[in-house]
Amino acid sequence: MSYRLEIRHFEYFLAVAEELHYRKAAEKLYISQPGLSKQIKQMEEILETSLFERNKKKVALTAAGTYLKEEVKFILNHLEQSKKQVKRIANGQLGEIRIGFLGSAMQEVIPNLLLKLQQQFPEIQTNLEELSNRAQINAISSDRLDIGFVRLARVPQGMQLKKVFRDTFSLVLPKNHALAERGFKGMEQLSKESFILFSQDYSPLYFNTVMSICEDADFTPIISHKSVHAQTIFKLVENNLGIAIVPTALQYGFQMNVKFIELTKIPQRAELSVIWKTDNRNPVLKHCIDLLVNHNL
Amino acid sequence: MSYRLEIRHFEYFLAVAEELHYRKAAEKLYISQPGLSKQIKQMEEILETSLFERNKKKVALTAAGTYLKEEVKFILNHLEQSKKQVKRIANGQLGEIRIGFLGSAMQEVIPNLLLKLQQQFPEIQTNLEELSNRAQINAISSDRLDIGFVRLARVPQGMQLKKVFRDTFSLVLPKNHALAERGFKGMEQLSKESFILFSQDYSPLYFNTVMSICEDADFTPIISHKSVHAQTIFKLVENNLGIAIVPTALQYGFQMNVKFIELTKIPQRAELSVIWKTDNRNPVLKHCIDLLVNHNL
DNA sequence: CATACTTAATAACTATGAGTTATCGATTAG
DNA sequence: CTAATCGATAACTCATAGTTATTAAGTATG
Repeated sequence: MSYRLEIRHFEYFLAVAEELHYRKAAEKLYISQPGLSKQIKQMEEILETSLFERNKKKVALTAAGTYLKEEVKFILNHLEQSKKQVKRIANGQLGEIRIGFLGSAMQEVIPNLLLKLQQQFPEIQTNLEELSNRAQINAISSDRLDIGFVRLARVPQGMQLKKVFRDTFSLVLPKNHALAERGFKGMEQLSKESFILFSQDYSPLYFNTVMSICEDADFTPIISHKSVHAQTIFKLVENNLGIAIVPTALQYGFQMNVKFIELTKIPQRAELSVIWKTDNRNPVLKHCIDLLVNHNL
Repeated sequence: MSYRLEIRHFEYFLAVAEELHYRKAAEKLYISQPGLSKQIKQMEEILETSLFERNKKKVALTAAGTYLKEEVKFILNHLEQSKKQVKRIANGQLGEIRIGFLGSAMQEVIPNLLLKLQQQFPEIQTNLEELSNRAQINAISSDRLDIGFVRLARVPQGMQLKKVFRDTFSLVLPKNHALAERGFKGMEQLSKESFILFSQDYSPLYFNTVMSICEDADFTPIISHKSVHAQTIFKLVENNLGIAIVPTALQYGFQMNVKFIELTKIPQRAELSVIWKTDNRNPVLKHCIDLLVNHNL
């Protein structure tokens, strides 16, 4: 007494319900007929309900049995689907990844990643959020993001960092600027300009790199404005409120009326890195890293 | 190896997924911690997927485990519902009953039955079909109906019959008939009338009863018309094409312009019976019979 | 930093019950 | 009638769920 209903019972029940013949059902299940009889009987006792009429050489479903047959088919099928899904999730073929990024990553790296992800794993969903370097670090270490695209030299313990994109810097000038057409020779010419830069808070590495660029040209830049949005920076430049130095990739993807001059001769590069928590086991994460690292996006 | 997934696994998994603590989960399940550990491990082997991360004193769900937790909750709940439904069907609280009836049963007995059924078992559905006595017998013996309302004296082997309603007969006269107002004294006055009756095929018992009523009055009726529809009979009477003798209950429920005279003095009665197949196990049937027999509809 | 107290996993064992073979009684077909 | 076939029952056995005892590893506590 007080047995528990098990999936075994359902499979046995379904076989009998389909064959309406104990011996045949038992054969199909590769068990003996008495064993099957016993299990069905036990099942009826557990449910306190007779599921088959077996009078006079005939096996037939009761009303309750007829209902249960459909339910069992549904449950067993659902179960099978769930098992498959579990494996697919474990393989990272199905799932979700939460991505943080700096606005400047949206020009090149992110669209490429999303495209490849979509092609190779159409059932992976992405959750994208534009955040500062610091906010990404925080979100990742507290498991609110799986992966981040940052401009940082290093990350805290327990996190990994891989460079994924190396870009030149470009000078951003108003269209009517004296140096805008062929006049530009070198950074030295800019010592008296006022600069519009991304905030130091938003991206210290960027800020420090720009400072080092100016330092190499032997001046300390006058900083008139700071912003966290490329769009804002371009607008300010457009309105003659200063000039900017930004990663070259930013010249695509914005509506603006400014002049870009790529600074190929200076050694500094804008490096975008992907970061993630070392112990993050989201199987989708692995695919993303693989795509980013191996496929040279 | 090659174990099978069982409901036990799901229940154990859910306990651990909720507690995130093996010992506590084991306590909740009233089993030992090592037993639980073993079963979860087995489950992971069956699914070929790790469901928990258990590094360093911490138990946490993997992505696959997180998904599975929701699925398991759904499945276990669905299972519980199904079990309850099965019992309710077996108890006849939920289900369907297919009812056949003579048109004349629709005046009294059927509406009463449906009303009580609806009140006591709101989840029982009924399937109603107006059929002749013979058609009901056939439908019931071939399991196309569960129950029938007939006017018959006996039924074939393997079927049961219970009288459920006893009605007087009434004379049906055209409004302008000589006997329509107070003129009627007894059946003897009708020996020269022509009669409109229900077909012998449709209801032999009715037919024979009417014949015996006339016989008691020492005449053999002249039959001008036969029909299977009360409506038709009334229309023919209304148009002076004859007179009729029908169960009194039929005077309600039809639009007609005829005179009913209840024949209380003759001994014959129109008896409506309910019939069903003895071995019909539809649990709803039992309720219907109970309602009809015990509650004196 | 040792000590006491967690935790989950492992090992060895037990005993429950799923599934076995053999058989029965009932029904049907020939 | 006999032979064949059905599901149920009885008695058995053996796989395995769950046990106790223990270990290893981690975490507080003083």
